[in-house]
Amino acid sequence: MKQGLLTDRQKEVLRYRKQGLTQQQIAEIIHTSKANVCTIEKAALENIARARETLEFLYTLDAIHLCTLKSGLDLLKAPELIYAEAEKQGLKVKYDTITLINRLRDSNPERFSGRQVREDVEVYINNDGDLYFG
Amino acid sequence: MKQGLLTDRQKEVLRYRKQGLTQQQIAEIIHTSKANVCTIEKAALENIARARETLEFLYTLDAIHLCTLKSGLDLLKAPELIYAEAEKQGLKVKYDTITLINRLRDSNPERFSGRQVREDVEVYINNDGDLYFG
DNA sequence: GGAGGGTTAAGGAAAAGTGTTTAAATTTGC
DNA sequence: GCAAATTTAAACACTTTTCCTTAACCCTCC
Repeated sequence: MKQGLLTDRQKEVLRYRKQGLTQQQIAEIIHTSKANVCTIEKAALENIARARETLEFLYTLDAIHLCTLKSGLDLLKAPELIYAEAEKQGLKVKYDTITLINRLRDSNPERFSGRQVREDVEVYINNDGDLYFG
Repeated sequence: MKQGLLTDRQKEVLRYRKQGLTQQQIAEIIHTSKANVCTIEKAALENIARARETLEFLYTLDAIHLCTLKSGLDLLKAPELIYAEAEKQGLKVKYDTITLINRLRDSNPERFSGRQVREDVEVYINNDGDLYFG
């Protein structure tokens, strides 16, 4: 069974990067082009993001689907919608309005632009009132 | 870019599993063999484990290289070697001898056979005295 | 306008991962 | 011990990822 998601090459680049080396310097050390170092680093960061998303998904297994934030919705309208749906389910959302909006935006920044939802966002809630977005 | 590590098939199986269905029942629902459901579920769990390992690795970025356990080394000799190196760095290892050996073996079982190191193992330590192996 | 740092695109070869089947274990619950 | 549930292995087609090269493009700071 394979190890983590990151290849040796990707780990190597991340380590050098952490040490503050430039892509050019790393390219010289590992004998390749700086363009290659860039793509390897990019792939590494994508893999890390994927690992995070994967574990996020596990929470949705315990959670039930609460509602969908439809594309075009005003982000500021989301909390009351979510609170109302949670109420119906007899659940109390763990977050206040501000925190909720921040969590929402942080969950997947590219799905929002300004105050608008760009793509449908599924909202899940578990028994602890934790919210997850997918 | 792709989402998490889990394929739609894998998520599907995990969801049904969470609901308490057997592999046979799932096989019927998704029109395939139970053996296949097993394989898919196993792959899903492996992917989750890989996601965890991947994030674990990020800790090693804060860590420095402590030493290398050379192929052929007696596993029981590893702790004193590691303690000595940590001493040189002015760091205190967080684990006692037994725990250390267990962590070492658990980190990547296939790299050890019995008491012997089969492949070189790199040892990293962070400021908290946590050890990581790569 | 350069220089230095970073990114992107196109293309290719090798490696790894996925879903499947079939058939043979192995484990678990009465 | 039986039957159901689960796991494993081998093999195959298919898709995706990885690493690499080359060549270009975008910033920012002199």
